[in-house]
Amino acid sequence: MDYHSEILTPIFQALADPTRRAVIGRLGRGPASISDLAQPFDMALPSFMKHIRFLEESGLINTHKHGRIRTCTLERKPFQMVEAWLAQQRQLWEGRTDRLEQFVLAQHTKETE
Amino acid sequence: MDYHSEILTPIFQALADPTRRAVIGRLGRGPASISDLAQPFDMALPSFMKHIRFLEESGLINTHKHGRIRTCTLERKPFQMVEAWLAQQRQLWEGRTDRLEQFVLAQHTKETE
DNA sequence: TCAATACTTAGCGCAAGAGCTAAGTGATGG
DNA sequence: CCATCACTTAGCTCTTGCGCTAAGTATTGA
Repeated sequence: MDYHSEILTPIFQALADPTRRAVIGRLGRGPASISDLAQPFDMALPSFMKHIRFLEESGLINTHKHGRIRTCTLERKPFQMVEAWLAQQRQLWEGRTDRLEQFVLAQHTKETE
Repeated sequence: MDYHSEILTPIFQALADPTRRAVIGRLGRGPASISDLAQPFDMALPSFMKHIRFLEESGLINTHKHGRIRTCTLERKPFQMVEAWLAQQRQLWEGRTDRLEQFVLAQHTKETE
């Protein structure tokens, strides 16, 4: 379970920026080139490129270059890892409420004895 | 949809640290005091406190003080927001694969005509 | 072949993040 | 009522993140 932990850090870090989340949103509709992706943002290209590299290094996207154009694609596995972690947390919480319910039930039983 | 965007930044930022994720994991089992939470970590208390404050400011936890003890509790809404965002991304992706499938189907139909 | 295109590299500046120590505050317990 | 406990504040490092400009490289279209 915990071996996920390390890899989640760069993923959450990558998701913690609005520009990068917007890029992810765009890539959800299909692959795109750097300049296509950069176009909506009021930002110098090298600054934008840093976001792309961050996304790539965290594993959230893949890129490959054909000629002078670099195309970016979404990678789904990291999202599944985040979802798995969230599910695990939810399970913890729900496990607890189950125990709470049992506790409340037990109290109720005692009181009505 | 996009009004979530702003609030997601501090949430993902808060999740982007192993100490804070571990604290969240612990709080999944129920509320705890600062020193209980801090105990497993090899870190000075003030350093640990910064993580707690970060978690609180991002809305992931609530805290309240009774006497000299501050108790921390998990807050579920931020997790639901993250899950909603992930669901939205998945939907985008799946919408695309649907369109891809339709495209492939259309091609196939053409070819077999 | 040569200018334009699409990045890419190098390097700077400022703000935040993540850790520390030292010293302070305000409950509790004996 | 005084020591101890449980934080809390202040202030310091060092690193990383996020933006910029200027200049460089490698394709491509005319």
